[in-house]
Amino acid sequence: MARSKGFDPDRVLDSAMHTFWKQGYAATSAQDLCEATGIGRSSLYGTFESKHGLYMRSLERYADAGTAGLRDLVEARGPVRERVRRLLDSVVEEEVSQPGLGCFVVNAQIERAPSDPDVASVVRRGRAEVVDALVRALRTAQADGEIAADKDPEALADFVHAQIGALRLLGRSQADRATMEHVVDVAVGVL
Amino acid sequence: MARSKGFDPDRVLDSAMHTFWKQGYAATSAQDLCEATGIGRSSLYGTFESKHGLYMRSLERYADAGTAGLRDLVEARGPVRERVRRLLDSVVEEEVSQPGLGCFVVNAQIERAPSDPDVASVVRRGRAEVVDALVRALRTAQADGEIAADKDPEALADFVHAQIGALRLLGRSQADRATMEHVVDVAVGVL
DNA sequence: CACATTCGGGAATGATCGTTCTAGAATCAA
DNA sequence: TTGATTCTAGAACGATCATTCCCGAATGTG
Repeated sequence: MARSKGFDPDRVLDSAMHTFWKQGYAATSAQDLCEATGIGRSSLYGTFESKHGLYMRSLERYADAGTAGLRDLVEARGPVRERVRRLLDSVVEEEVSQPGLGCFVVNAQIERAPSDPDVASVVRRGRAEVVDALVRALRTAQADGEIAADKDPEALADFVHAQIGALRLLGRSQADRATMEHVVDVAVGVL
Repeated sequence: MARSKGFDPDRVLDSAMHTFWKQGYAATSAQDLCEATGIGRSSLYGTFESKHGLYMRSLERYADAGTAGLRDLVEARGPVRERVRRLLDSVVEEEVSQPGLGCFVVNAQIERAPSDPDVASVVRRGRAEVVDALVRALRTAQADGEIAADKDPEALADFVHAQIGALRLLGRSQADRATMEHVVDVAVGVL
């Protein structure tokens, strides 16, 4: 009945995501997006409603995949202490392997959350999912006597989640791997 | 010999700083700066070389004052554990009293450090000053037997500094005070 | 093949960007 | 007051912004 698209929307979304991730929202122009994705303005605006729409789609895509990955690590088997270490190690590994990128959600949180309710909502949701998974894991571990009974699982969960943010921040400014490992080592020590 | 300026450059710098701090670099226009500072384009470009120049002056001013404040808290008298708590508490207090602002340096770190060597340099310098002060304080405390001998002062310093970043991140997205206090409580517990 | 429909490159839109220019008002020393 | 100098408001600059439009090319259906 009609012509089919000459590009894969998922690939386009991936390219756009990396561009927004690296440069931020305001510093990325429609021109940049066309060059990164390889499609024209018409296709871009025809498929995604606007620059902001494309940004939100990219951000949600990234956040969904990211939180799912973190939750999997939190909900894995084994001592919770080891799971948290693997969680934080995985963040360090990602930052080291992609220097200067940081985390798209953290970047969006800084740049746009205060002025963009849609972004703030994605950030809040992602945070809640990870923290909730951590709280559940820590509660279970506490019931099993694996961590001290006098500790507050919610406080620990907030703390561990905050470490992820701290590592993302360090990664964005290309801090040494040693610095990030220091943070992980000390943080894991509290459990 | 000539006319004198009709405005106070320091006040202008303060107004510009707050605008950049809140909105970021790319999202702040020369128009915004003129409105915030109350001076015209000519005066702005005549006094500061460019938008980027004004941004750097603002950032350096903020960073100098901020790191000096943090260093003072670290180098105060009393048990190092209490000093660190006051340090982190002061960050929480600032974030709560200025919701959604976060830290200008952290914001700049995310938005511009990867693509702006000048900004990266300011960020690096600020980090080094605070971490160095922490290392010195922790080493002294360790020599006095105040903290365990098997701990690594540099690791602890990196960790404490990372907590500041984490709190700034939480502040930028207007996290609950309770969340930030959780982070502080758990973090201080490791010393 | 022929038609209906969608796609997409690139020109065009008005707005806004950072920056410079212009012209006159204001301020100093003499 | 004079004259040299520096100030500043606002117009003007070319560039670029996000977005829309045009229209020929491409494609699936009958």
